Amino acid sequence: MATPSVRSITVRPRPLVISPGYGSDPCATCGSRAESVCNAIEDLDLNRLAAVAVVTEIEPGKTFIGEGDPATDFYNVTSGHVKLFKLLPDGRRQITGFAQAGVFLGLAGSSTYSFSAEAIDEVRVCRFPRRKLQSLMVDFPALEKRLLETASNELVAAQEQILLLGRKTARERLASFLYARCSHALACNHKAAQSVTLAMNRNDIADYLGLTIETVSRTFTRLKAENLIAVPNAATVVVLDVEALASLADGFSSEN
Amino acid sequence: MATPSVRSITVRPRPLVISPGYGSDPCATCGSRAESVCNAIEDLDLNRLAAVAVVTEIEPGKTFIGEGDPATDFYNVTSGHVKLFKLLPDGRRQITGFAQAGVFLGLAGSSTYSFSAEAIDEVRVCRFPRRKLQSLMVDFPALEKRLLETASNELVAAQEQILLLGRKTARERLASFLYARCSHALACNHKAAQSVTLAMNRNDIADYLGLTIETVSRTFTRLKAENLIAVPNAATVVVLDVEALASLADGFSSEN
DNA sequence: CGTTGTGTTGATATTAATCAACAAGTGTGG
DNA sequence: CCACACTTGTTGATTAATATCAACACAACG
Repeated sequence: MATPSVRSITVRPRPLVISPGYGSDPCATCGSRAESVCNAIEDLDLNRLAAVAVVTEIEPGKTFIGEGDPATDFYNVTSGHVKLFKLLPDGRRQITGFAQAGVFLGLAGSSTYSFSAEAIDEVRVCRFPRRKLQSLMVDFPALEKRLLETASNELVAAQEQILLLGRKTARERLASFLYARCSHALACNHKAAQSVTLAMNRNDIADYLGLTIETVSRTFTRLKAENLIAVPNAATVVVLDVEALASLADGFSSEN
Repeated sequence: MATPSVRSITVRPRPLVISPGYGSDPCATCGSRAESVCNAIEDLDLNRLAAVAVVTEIEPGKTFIGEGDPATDFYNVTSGHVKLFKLLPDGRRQITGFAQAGVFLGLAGSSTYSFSAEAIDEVRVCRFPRRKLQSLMVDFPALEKRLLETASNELVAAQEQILLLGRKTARERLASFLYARCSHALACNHKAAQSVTLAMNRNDIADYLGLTIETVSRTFTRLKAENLIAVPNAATVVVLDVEALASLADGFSSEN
């Protein structure tokens, strides 16, 4: 697995952004923050980080981390969208999460990656050799603090997803998914509150929500019919009733 | 929520065990380790930790962490079994994990707990005020390293559970559950390899695997009929065919 | 202008949930 | 020691939600 076929780019003398920003509270959904430049390392000599970091661009559809491969590097996504997934031998796929700018990948202690990572669109990452992680953290204690913080946040998000997959209906799952993106947009001021652009297709959404593509499609249709959302095109969702979507997402629906 | 009604015990001058042991590699299932005394803090002045830690005993069935409650403390389980769960407003419950000796609880950055924790049997925990966590980590840098390591491990386990809940059949889920306990027992030498004692009842297993109690019961019956396991009593499972159970757990089953 | 990829909708099958009854323990009190 | 209630687990009958199989619509693209 993981024929990276990424193209490495000459290390720029000063990678301006290692992760896109941690100046504010983390976004509940993706862990990313609105401000610029990671404050965990902003007061550090970035040239020293540049010595170990390689900025790499990955083209859409490329798997750059393969489950089971030796975990040689860890990554920080600096732009684009990544899907993280696990496969069963017969091809069943579960997307465990989507990563955007700011997310660290491949930090776990294991000697092999426990998941695969594939670029959805054009992705840029900062790549660090894992064997230098320990000394990096010694040099930059704030980095370790930041990693612990993000790992904790991801754990909370993972448990929320466990609740979703274990106990929510298809309708509640899609509502949760859309509401998360919508509140994300709200919190991060990325765009108008109620209009959400989806970087992933229906198949990815299905594999993220533990459903089939048909059920996702039908559920979209139903939410449209109920006037909770509008879908001007497959990649754009306009949330018409945030309140209703939120209460559905939280499992308040009387009828399913 | 969380009417703790725990009884606090006078702090012993030297809490011999803060967590039960990290001398070896962590158990893939529960993060606990076989040896004794946490090596993250074993070379530290334990009296200084005793100054902030309160050893507390919790009786079976008591909820000592309530989802949504102010996250004032973090905990380290020192003995007994704990179930961690989230609830939906209509009562649907998802158990996100079971915690045993060695597991840290309540570390996430949020100001409120994102889950509830209930003692299954007689549980003993070390309780620390969260506001002292930062200074604790300053004093004991090894603690922070340990927390990052355990958080990473838990994240890997959570993603494995996401795969289970999103894509595995009832049969595969129960096989995964049993195989994890069985390999846990094997790795930790807690007991004879193939005999597993379950601390939790069928209801807890169902809520952990995203199934109903009836489906869990039927699936047990089926695995028995197939001679993969024997169940001398509800709390004891003897794994008769570890190989078959493992390949079923990993999703290799041709028929479901 | 066909081809391909993506998404939608319909018909049917299947898994697991629900509803219901019962069995096996466990503890209580008479 | 034995009824009794109560909890926990098992099994059966049926239902419901979602998956599967299949057809088609539509847009992007050569």
